[in-house]
Amino acid sequence: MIRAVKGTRDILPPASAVWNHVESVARRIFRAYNYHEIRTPIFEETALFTRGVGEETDIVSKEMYTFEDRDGGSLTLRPENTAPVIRSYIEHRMDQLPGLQKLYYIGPMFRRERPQKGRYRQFFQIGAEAIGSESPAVDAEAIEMVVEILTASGLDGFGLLINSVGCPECRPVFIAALRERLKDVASTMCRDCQRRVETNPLRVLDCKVPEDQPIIETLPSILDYLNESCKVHFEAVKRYLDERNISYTVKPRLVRGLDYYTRTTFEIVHGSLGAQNSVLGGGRYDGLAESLGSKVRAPGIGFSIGEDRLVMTVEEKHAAVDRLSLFIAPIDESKFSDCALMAREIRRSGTRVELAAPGKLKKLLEQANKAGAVDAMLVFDDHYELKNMETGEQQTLTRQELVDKFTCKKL
RNA sequence: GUGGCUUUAGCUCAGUCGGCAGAGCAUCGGGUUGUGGUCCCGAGGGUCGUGGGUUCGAGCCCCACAAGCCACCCCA
Repeated sequence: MIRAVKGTRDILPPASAVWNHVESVARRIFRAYNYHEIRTPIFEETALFTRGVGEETDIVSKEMYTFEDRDGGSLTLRPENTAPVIRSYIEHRMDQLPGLQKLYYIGPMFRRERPQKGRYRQFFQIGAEAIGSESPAVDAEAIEMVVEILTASGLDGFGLLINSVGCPECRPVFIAALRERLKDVASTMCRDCQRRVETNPLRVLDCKVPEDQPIIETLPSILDYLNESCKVHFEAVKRYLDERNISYTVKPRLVRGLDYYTRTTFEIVHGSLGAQNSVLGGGRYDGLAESLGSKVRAPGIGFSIGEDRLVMTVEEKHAAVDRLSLFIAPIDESKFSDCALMAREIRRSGTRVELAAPGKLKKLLEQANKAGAVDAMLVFDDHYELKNMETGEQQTLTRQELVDKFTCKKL
């Protein structure tokens, strides 16, 4: 038996309807905020990610699906989509287009991690990037938009966390100060933290080991090390959010796993998700284009929603709303072609219709019942009857009456 | 990459002391003329995760592996 490979899964009905719901809500809101869809390839040159996401990150160093192409080149299934979007922006000289480029995408990403709740090797992201401005106003709008998307999808009880991670000018100063301080206390911390001091000192701030928390409290905060322009920028983002009545928590210890982030970073968490409680992550990446070798700057801010996790939390609320409206039951074989014509006419108006093969009345009603039909049209050799499957009520109608009844429904 | 738990019909799960593979639900068929859901009868569906080992005999005991779930790690 061949099965879906580890960490991948089939999305079957009725769950697929929830996915469609979430995606159509997102598209509607993207449109309202004047974002346009971009579709980039599923695989890219490996160098795009090693240079964009960062050689030392977990994603690049141990989670990528990288393979050799037949001509010897190295290709990688995209583990995230910000670097590809920026690649596309540069390649197509979108900096020459007027104004901000506001782009969104929906699609699968690939990371070879050990699967668990809310974590898959092929997972889906709904994301957006606003490229071409450093203005904190763009940050605020992006954050507002994502809150709108999550709320409209049916998510409630989530928390918005924000932070600023500074820029290439002030962050190294902070990291140096952090390292300095950690030299003294690291020996008293957990094994992972001792390792992080070398590999990625910022991650120490994110450690969840209870015994380490008192020490972490005493470590320096990035917010005290922001230079003047980063500080002004962060203050503006917070003020704009306040003015829009968007509540958030400043979490100075919020760090991100991708190297390209600068200044604003944010995350949305939800309690029902288990250990993988983050439903969205995002931030600003003013230097990403240059690190990909671009001569033109492309400062931007973006986010991506973990669609699998979002669907998981809203799944119960959206059960089977789109029922089968009409089940057409040809009881007399000679009326089948007439049934087919009626079915097509009604279907053209957008009504959900099932046309059964000719059969015995009892069998057909059983099928209609199992299909969850609202109404069943019984087609006899000389007349038509419409049966309400809930109440059992039945009335004789003409052909025209039936067609009218079901075609005006969804015009 | 590390750890814990789990794996028997499509689904949920029983299976005693090692002795013929089971139930409920679901599916399909029947209960005679044109009426579904409830009810009654019947049928199909299994390499007991895979591969070894112990034994006269293994779903059950032992070993290895795989997959699933959860947690670490990390992230969305």
